[in-house]
Amino acid sequence: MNEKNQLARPFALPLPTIRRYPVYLRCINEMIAAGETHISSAVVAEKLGLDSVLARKDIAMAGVPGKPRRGYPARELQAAITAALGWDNSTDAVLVGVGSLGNALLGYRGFEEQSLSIAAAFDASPEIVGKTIHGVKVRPMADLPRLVKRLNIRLGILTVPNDAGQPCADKLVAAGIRGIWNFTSVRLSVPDGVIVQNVDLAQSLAVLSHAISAKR
Amino acid sequence: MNEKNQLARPFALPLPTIRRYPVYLRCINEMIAAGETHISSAVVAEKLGLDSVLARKDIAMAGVPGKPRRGYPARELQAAITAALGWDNSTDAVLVGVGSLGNALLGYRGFEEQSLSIAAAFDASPEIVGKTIHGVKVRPMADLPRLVKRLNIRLGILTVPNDAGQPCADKLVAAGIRGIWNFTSVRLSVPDGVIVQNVDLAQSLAVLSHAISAKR
DNA sequence: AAAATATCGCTATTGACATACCGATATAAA
DNA sequence: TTTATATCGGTATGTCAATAGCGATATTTT
Repeated sequence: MNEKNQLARPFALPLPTIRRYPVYLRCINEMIAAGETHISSAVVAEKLGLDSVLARKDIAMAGVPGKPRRGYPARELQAAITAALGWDNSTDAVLVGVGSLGNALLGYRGFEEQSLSIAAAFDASPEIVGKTIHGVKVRPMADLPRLVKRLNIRLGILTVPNDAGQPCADKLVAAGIRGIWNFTSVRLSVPDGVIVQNVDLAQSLAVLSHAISAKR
Repeated sequence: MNEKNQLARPFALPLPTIRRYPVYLRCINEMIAAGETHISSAVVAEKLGLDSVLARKDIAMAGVPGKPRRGYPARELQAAITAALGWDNSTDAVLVGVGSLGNALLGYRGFEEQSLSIAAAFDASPEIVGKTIHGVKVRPMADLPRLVKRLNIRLGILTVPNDAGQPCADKLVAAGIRGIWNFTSVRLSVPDGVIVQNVDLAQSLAVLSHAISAKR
């Protein structure tokens, strides 16, 4: 029908669309659980409080053809979005830095939904190394390169103090990591080909506290 | 998503600028600690790996006049950015949902830098209510309205399971909260005037896992 | 079978932010 | 004193995503 879409598919997904995909996916899962066989973009938009055109465009980018008056086939759409997110097969990750935040992430149920499992945890402190936190044994940093290579792990979760951020990132990169989920406040410098996704609580809080303090 | 409307009143600070302010602030603090009395936007940009023009524009928006060849007066700039973020006087917050994530946030040292202190914590589970976590006593949900009003608290931290997200948000709003730091995956619907800032781990992870799985 | 309607899919416009460019000015050097 | 230079401040351009509008099409209804 339309060869343009086919050709442009693999990397044509805008970043904001990818960010919204988990939200759509959750909604679609709920609708399937409720017995729906077809998903209308308008209904999804309504449920999520999004603009109907935006939802339609995002969903259309998944590549599944929809039918007017029926919507998109539910299962196929679910599979396509799951695949686009890379959540269709399990991803192993290592976690570096078992402080309060690292501890919480180790205990966080909910990553399974995204097919993410933390295969190993590392810490520099001898007091923590050797302990088992939420079923994961904490190993010394020296073991990191070997383990990452042996298990062919591509994702690293960085939950160390700020001053250890860059050095630990370097170690992860050297071990062959492809993506870093960065929970520190430092801006990491990594070589091309390594992807960093920042979760900076300070940045997020900044917007809130500015808005709250500005309006009074 | 539509917080632009709220902030358009006294200071028209762009949202991305506000998000970058904590990063600048950290850098400025370090430079002051190193003995600098004047801050050059070019130096800040260099240190942070940002575009020099971007840093200059962001810093200029703080409202402190700088001098050519010298830079911006360090202390004044520090004070201005701190004030713009609303971090100049202490903000009290309540935390709702003492699960693994809520637990971690209660124990997280580092909010003091942003003048945020968690004044009270609430949970629906009778098993948790009454316990003291990291020095904060966990109270029943029924106490929320009274306490929020009495302490005049404006910020709520939402770390409950997804299905409890909207109901708890409603309770916070009813109690008079002005801003919600939303760690759930649900998109909250709140009345105008209440600001929601989402920290959705699933969204963040989506970008990473998509990128990692796409390139191979 | 024909009309009505809901939904998809495409293109154009808008708007916000980042980037680039250029002039102004204060400090330092000659 | 004069010249050079680094830095600030404003204006203009480009880019990307959100929004709006319109035509196409399949399903339902009469």
